[in-house]
Formats: sequence, C-alpha cells, structure tokens
Amino acid sequence: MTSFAIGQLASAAGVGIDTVRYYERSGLLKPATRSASGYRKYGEGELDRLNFIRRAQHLGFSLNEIGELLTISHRGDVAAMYQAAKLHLDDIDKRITELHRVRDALSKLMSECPREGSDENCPILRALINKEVSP
Amino acid sequence: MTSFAIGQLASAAGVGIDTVRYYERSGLLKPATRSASGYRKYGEGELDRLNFIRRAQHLGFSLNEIGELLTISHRGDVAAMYQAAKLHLDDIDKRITELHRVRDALSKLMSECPREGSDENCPILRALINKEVSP
DNA sequence: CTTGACTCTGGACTAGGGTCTAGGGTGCAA
DNA sequence: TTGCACCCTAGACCCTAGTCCAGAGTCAAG
Repeated sequence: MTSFAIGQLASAAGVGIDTVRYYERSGLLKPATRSASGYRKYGEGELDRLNFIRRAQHLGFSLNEIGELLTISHRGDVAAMYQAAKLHLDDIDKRITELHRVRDALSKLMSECPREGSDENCPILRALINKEVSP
Repeated sequence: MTSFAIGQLASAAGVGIDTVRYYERSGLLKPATRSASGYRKYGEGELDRLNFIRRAQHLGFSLNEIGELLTISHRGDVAAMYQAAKLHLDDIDKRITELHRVRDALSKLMSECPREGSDENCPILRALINKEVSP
C-alpha cells in the first residue's frame, strides 16, 4: 500500500535521486512502475534493494559485483555468495599489501629525512632523483 | 650532444609514447624543443624528469602531486618535500585503515558462513539483506 | 624510388560512480 | 490561480591516467 516517489525512496535510502535513476539505467534496479503521469512509483522491495546496494558498497563491492550479488542473493545461493566474498577479499588483500609496500617505502625515506637543509641530505629527494637532475 | 626522439625517450623511460605527449599536454613535462620538421627532441634532462615521475608514481603519488614534487625538488626545498610526503603518508594510512575495516568486516562474515545450505544461515547474505544492519 | 618505421595533430574513448543541465510537465496548498 | 516543490527526458560533464585513431608528413635503408 505504501508507495514512494523517487525523492522519498532516495532520501529513505540516503542516496541522491540521480543515483536511483542511474542504478535503474545501469540495470541494478528494475525499471520502476509508473503513475498515470509517468512518475516512478516504488515499494518496500525497492528500498530493500537499495539498502542492499548501499551495504554491499560499504563492504567495498563495486556496482558490477553488486549486480552479481543481487542475483546470487535472489537465488539464495550460499556457496556462490561465499565464493564472491572470497574473491573480493583476495582483491582487498592485494590492495592492502600494495599500500603497505608504498607506505613502508615512504615512511622509511621520511624517517631518514633531516626535514631541513640541503637536498643532498634528503633521502626522499634522492630516491626520486637518483641521478643528477636538470630541472 | 645526445638527443632523443620521443620514441627513444619513451622506451628509455619505460613508458608509452602517448604517455610522454600526455605529460607534456598536462604540464608535467615542458614543451619539447622541435627539429626542423617538427619532431620533438629530448635530452638527458627530460629522461631524468620522466624517471622522477615514474619513481614518484611507484610511491603512490598522483600526477597532480608529482607536479608539485617536481617544483619542490627544483627548489631543493627539503622541508616542503617532507611535508608533501607526510600528507601523502597520512592519506595512504587512511586508505589502509578503511581497507582494513572492510577486510575485517567481510572476513568476519565469511568465517561465520556455513558455505552451503539455506540463505538464512549465511551471515553475508543476512548482513546485506537485513533491514536493521548498518555498520 | 620505395618501403617500412617513425612522428605529427586534434579529438574521441576507456572505466566507475555518479552529478548536473535545459526545458518541460505534475501535484498540492493557499 | 498562482506558486513552489517535485518529477520527466536526453545528454553533457567530472575525475584519473592514459590509450587509440585517422590522415598526413618524415627519415633511413636498400
């Protein structure tokens, strides 16, 4: 019986109106039913779906992946869900590892930096230049 | 008087020709001098600069930031260099923290997942669907 | 001279996740 | 009836770091 207009749905889900239309365009939400005048009408189901999307985003999934998660969820396929989560976790781990590599390298250079004086004493500059530079 | 054509410069630096032109367009490299026929001519200085860019990218700096680093490096301003590095490090730390948050959340859900059976027993699905959850 | 490799230009295209605009139509209260 | 908030569409635009294209000119070897 409850039926939302797009603005109500969007604010209930904490996203922008354009975002809802964008999700529809990109197939994440099914085309909404329309009122006589062409306004989109939504029910609880769409709000749930939007919340699902938001939560999955919070877990770092891309919209593309979320599309698959929605299908999996609809099928209630627990094994597939676990598998998708595992793939995603592996990806996150890779990104963390790479960020740590960068962090450690930078942090090491910084710890050896005198923070003042000549550029020849600054290991950060030396690491970047590593050779005589002509500016 | 060594002088490179763009293709030689690019392959010496391990980047694409288009990349060199792109860097010129976006102000990271100064407009190259030209031969009589309009070909770009480069010297050692440009190769050093390109290497600087590559190394800074390896430390996770964006091209925008690298533009500033180049200026700083040119001034030999060690304090500014340290400051720029610190800002970047803070940013990296934020990203690592956020990735860890996501990783831990997902990993916890996964560890409680039976990996088969009904969707009601899958905490991943429950977390995404459940109306009350919002971490 | 011809062939093949190289270079030039401006502009379009990619992915991801939206955001904004112009120009119009609708719904509801005073 | 007017005024305002809301909604519709198609399409452009944002950011990043390039990558690719067509069509034309250049260089060096054989």
